[in-house]
Amino acid sequence: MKRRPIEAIGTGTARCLDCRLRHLTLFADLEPGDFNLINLPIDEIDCEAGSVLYSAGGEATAIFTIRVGLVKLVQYLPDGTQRIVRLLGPGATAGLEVIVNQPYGHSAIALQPSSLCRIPRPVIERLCRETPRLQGQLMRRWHAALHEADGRLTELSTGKALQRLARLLLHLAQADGTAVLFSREDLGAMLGISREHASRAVAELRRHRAISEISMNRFRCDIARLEAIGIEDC
Amino acid sequence: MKRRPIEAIGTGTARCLDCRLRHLTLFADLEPGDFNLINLPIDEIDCEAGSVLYSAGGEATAIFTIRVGLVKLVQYLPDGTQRIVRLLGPGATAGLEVIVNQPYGHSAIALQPSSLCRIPRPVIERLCRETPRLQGQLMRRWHAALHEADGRLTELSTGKALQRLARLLLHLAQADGTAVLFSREDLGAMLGISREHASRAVAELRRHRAISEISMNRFRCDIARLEAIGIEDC
DNA sequence: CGGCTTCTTGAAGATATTCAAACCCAGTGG
DNA sequence: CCACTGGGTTTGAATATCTTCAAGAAGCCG
Repeated sequence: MKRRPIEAIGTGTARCLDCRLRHLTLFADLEPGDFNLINLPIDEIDCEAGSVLYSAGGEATAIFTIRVGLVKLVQYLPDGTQRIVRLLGPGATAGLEVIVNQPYGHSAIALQPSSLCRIPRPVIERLCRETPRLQGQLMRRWHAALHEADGRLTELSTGKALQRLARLLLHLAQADGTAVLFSREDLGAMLGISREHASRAVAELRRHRAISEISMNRFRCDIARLEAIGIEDC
Repeated sequence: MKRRPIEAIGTGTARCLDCRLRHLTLFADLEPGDFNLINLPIDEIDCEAGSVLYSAGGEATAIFTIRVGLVKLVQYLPDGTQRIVRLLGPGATAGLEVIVNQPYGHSAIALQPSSLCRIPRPVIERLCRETPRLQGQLMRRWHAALHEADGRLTELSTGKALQRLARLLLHLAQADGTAVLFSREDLGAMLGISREHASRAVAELRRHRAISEISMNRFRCDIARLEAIGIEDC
C-alpha cells in the first residue's frame, strides 16, 4: 500500500477544489474559501485488493473518501468469525467515528484495487469548527451509513440464502446490468452463510438463469428474475 | 395514545431546562439561553404497548426522545415479513431522519408502555441553524445508532439461534441481572428466526439454567452462562 | 510443471421452518 | 360461578435449509 501525498501544507488546496469527484464527497458543499482551512496534507492513497486501511479498535486518526474501488467494513466475533457490515464505493466515507472521538468500530479492507483520500483528523475537526458547510454532508453520510446498515439487516440477513444473494446482486448491479462479485468467503460473510453455501447459491442462481458469468466474477444480471427470487424463491 | 402538551409557545422552555433526564438526551449540551430558540410546543406523550409513533415512508415531522419504556424500529420486506432493526430505551432518539429531510425509514412502535417527548421538525431545524451545541449530540446519536445497527448484525444475526438469544439477553440485562423479554413474535423478528423457534430457544436457555422466569416475561439472567453460550454453544 | 489457494460438489448430520394440535390464561357473558 | 372464546405460547413431527467435513477440480504463480 503506497501513499503519495497530493499536496504540501498550505499549497495543495487547489487539488481538492479541482477534484472531479468532489460533488460526490464529504466536501461537496464547501466553498472555495473553506479549503484554506485545510492545514495538513490530504494524502491520495492507491492500494491493492486486500490492503487494510485501518483496524477495528485502533485510534481513529483519519477519515477516508473512496475515489475508485470497493472497501469492506468488517467486524469480528470473539470466536473469530467475521461479518461484513458495509460496502463502500466511490464517494462514500469510511471512518466517521473520527468525529465522535471513538476508536474505529470496524476494520476497513479494500476488496478491489482502490484509490482513496486520507483526511487527517485535525483537518476534519477544524472544518467542523470553522465552517457550517460540512455539517450537512456529515449528517447525510451518517444517515446513508445507517440506512445501508438497516437495509443489510432486513434484506441480506432475512430469508433464505438464495433470496439474500439475489437481493445483494440487485444492490451490486450497475446501470449496465452487470455486477462484480468477490470471493465466496466474503460473500458468505456478507450474507451470514458458509462459503460452501455461498458457492452453491451462486451456482443455483446460474441454473435459474438469473445471472451468467461474463468473466472472472463479473456477472450479467437478469434483473427481473433476481427480483422475483428476492421476493419469493421458486 | 394520548398527547398532553407540556408547554405553550414561548413559555414552556422551563420544562426542558428542568428535565431530570436532560443529561441523557439530545438537548444535553444546550445552554439555558438556547431553549429560547424553541418556538413550538414540545409535547410529552404517554402511550401504551403497541402504539405506533410513526410509520415507515411517512413524512418525518418530528424527532422523539424516549423518556421511559422501550420502542422498536421495524422494517418490512415486500413479502410482509418484518424485521426489528433497533431497540430504543430511555434517553435514545427516534426519527433522526428529520435532520436530512428524508421520510421515516422505519415504523416506530412501543413495546412497553412508554413516555416520550415529541420535538417538531422546525424546532430541530432552528436549533441546528442557530446554536452550535446541538451538533455534537446529534453526531453522537448517529454514531450510537450505527453502532447498534452494526452490533445487531454481527451479534444478533450471526451464529445459531441459541447463541443469538443469549447475546440479546446480555444486551437487555439490567444492572440487577434481570431482563424483560417481549412476545415470541418480536423475539423472532429481532433474531431473524421464526416465533416457534424463538420459543424453543427460550425454553432451552431455561433448561440450561441460564435464565429463569421471575414473572410474566421477566427473567433472571445467569450472566456467566449466557456469555458462555453466546460464544460457543454447548 | 508442481504447489498453492480458492472454488465446487457430494454426503451426513445439525439446525431451523412449517403445519398442526394442544395448552394456557385473561376476559366475556351466560 | 363456570363455560366459552380468542390471543399468544408451547410442543411434536415432517420437511426444508444450512453446515460441516472431505475430496476433487480449477485457476494462479513461481
